[in-house]
Order: sequence, then C-alpha cells, then structure tokens
Amino acid sequence: MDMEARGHREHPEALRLWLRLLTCTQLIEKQVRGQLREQFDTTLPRFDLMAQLERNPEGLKMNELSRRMMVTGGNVTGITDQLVAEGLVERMDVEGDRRAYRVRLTSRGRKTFDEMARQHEDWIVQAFGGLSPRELETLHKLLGKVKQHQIDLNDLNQETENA
Amino acid sequence: MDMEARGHREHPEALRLWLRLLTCTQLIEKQVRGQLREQFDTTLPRFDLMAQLERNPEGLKMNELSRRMMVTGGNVTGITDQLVAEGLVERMDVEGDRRAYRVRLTSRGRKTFDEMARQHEDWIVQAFGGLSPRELETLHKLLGKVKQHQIDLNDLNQETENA
DNA sequence: TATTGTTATACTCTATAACTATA
DNA sequence: TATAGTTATAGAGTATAACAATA
Repeated sequence: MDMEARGHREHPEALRLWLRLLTCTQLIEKQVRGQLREQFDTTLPRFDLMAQLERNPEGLKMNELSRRMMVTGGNVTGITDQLVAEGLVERMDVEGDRRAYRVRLTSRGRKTFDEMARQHEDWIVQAFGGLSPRELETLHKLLGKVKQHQIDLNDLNQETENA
Repeated sequence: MDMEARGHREHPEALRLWLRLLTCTQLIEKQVRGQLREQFDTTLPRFDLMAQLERNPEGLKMNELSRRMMVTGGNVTGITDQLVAEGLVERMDVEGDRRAYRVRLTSRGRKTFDEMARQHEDWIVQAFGGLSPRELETLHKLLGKVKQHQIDLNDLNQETENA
C-alpha cells in the first residue's frame, strides 16, 4: 500500500510529493476502473471519450479527441469503433473535408453516459471526502500551477525540437 | 492537452479536482516513462521495484514487493525475472522458510539504480519547479489527507467484504 | 507535400486462476 | 489447510509506422 518508500537524496521534498501524487492517483484510479467495470462493463478510456463528447454536443474530430485524451490516433479509432458498435456514438461527415469525421454521442449514448456520470461523481466525491471545501479549493489551485508549469515545459521542449 | 473537459453537475469541485489530479499525474508520468526508456532503456515498474529494494538493502520478499508496488504477485515475478536476467537484482534464500526468497539489489544493480535515481530526481524537481517550497509542502500535506482517507475507505470495504 | 484517419503490429502492464512446494 | 511464489492466459492500454484518401 505504500509506494512512497522510493525517493531520497538532495531534493527529497519534490520526490516525496511526486510519489504521493502518484499513490493518490493510483488508488483512486484503481477504484474508479473497478467500479466502471463492475457496474457498467466499461473502461476508463471509453468513459473518458464519452465525457469529452458530452461536453461537445456538436461532436469532435478524431484528432481533437486524440489531443484531449492525450493518446495517439490509432487508439482513438479503436475505442470509437467499440462505442459505435454498441450504438453509443456515431461518426458524422464533416462538410468541406471528406477526410474527417465528427464523432458525437447518440441519444442512447447520452443517456447511458448520464447514468455513468452520476455514479462516477459519487465515487469521486467520496474519494475526496476527507477534505474540507477550502482544502479542496487549495489543492485544485496548486495542481493548476503544476499543470501549467508542465505545459510550459512541454512548449519549451517542442520549440527546441523544431529549432 | 486538456482532459479536464469532463465533469459537471452537482459537486463539480470534487470532479474538477480529480480530473486535474489525473492530468498532472499523466503529464509527469508520461515524461518520466519516456526519459527512463530513452536514457536507461527501462520502465517505471522496474525502476519502482529497484527503488523499493534500494530502501531495503537487506532485501524484500515477493509478497512484500507485491504489496508495496500495489500489483499482484504474478507481475512481481515477471519484473524480477527480467532484472535477475540483467544481473541487477538477485533472489536470496530465506532461512527457516524454503518457500520464500528475499530479493535484493546486486552491487551492479545498486550502481545502476544510483545513476537512474539521480536523473529521475532532476526530472521531478523540474516538474515541480513552478511551486515555491511552501506550496510544495502544502500540496504534500493535502495529498497526505487524500491518501489516508483512501486507505480508510479501503479498510472499511474490506471489513464489509469479510462480514 | 501535408493532413486525416485507419490498419497492423508489438510491447508493457495488469489481474485472475490454476498450480507446485513448503509450512 | 494456509501460505509463498510461479506459470499461463487474457485483456487493457499504449506507441509506432506504414498506408489510403483527401486537401
């Protein structure tokens, strides 16, 4: 249960933080994956894809999904194929570009997702039940800084690569 | 890059926090995995296993590794086999129990791990470079609460299962 | 030529369950 | 019977690269 027994040395604070971040995420993620599987016979990437579409009712192109889900294109094709086969999403033509699709939820997909999202929210609220609203807000803010810094680093690296 | 476009509804704070936590972890983890692969031709679970052993020079039994790494036993066997084949760890007999081993780093393994750990620490320090020492500490504390709450929930569930 | 999306492939990681050997 | 560890298997998840169609 304790994978924080890893780091040491000169900047132990950052390492300790990283290992704890990893542990927290893994604990919650493992629980969510299990529940999604048990209760809805689905997976986190599939739930993730549907969640992206739920926020974009007009649909998203494959490459937009790929970027938002942070996985490569081939995987999005695979997940989309599964969801299409189950009638939860559909591929719509994009007028003006016959290479591309817009993927969007079917009405059945929307209904199914709503049920899952309601449960999912309960699990998450419970997972963070140990924090006060104030602590929750602080955590969110600090992680926002981490995220932005990470994005900045990525941008820097890409500039270096393209130079 | 933005998978936070998922949650909504009644307790959006917890959901937003969860999605941000997931994003941060994935961004950093992806970077660490890539670097481990590029620079040391190894993987995160292998690094993890070696890190556990580095903290326990006298070695750990397979089931102890399994628990600490939060994966099932079969996987530990597989990863250990790889590391043994490369001469980085070794299986030592446990006196008094012929079923069990203690796995520990070889001296070559220790040397290899030290190099990796030094680099790894640099990556992590850089990843959290956007935070002040104070913010780092706050984040660590709050995540500690999340972790403990998660462990408490797990314990509760296990009691229920065994009842 | 570049872009959109698909296909094919391979590899890592994981869990489950059946198994062997020892306690 | 219970425990330590292994083996076998299956599936999720991912990246890479070659490819077809269109821009």
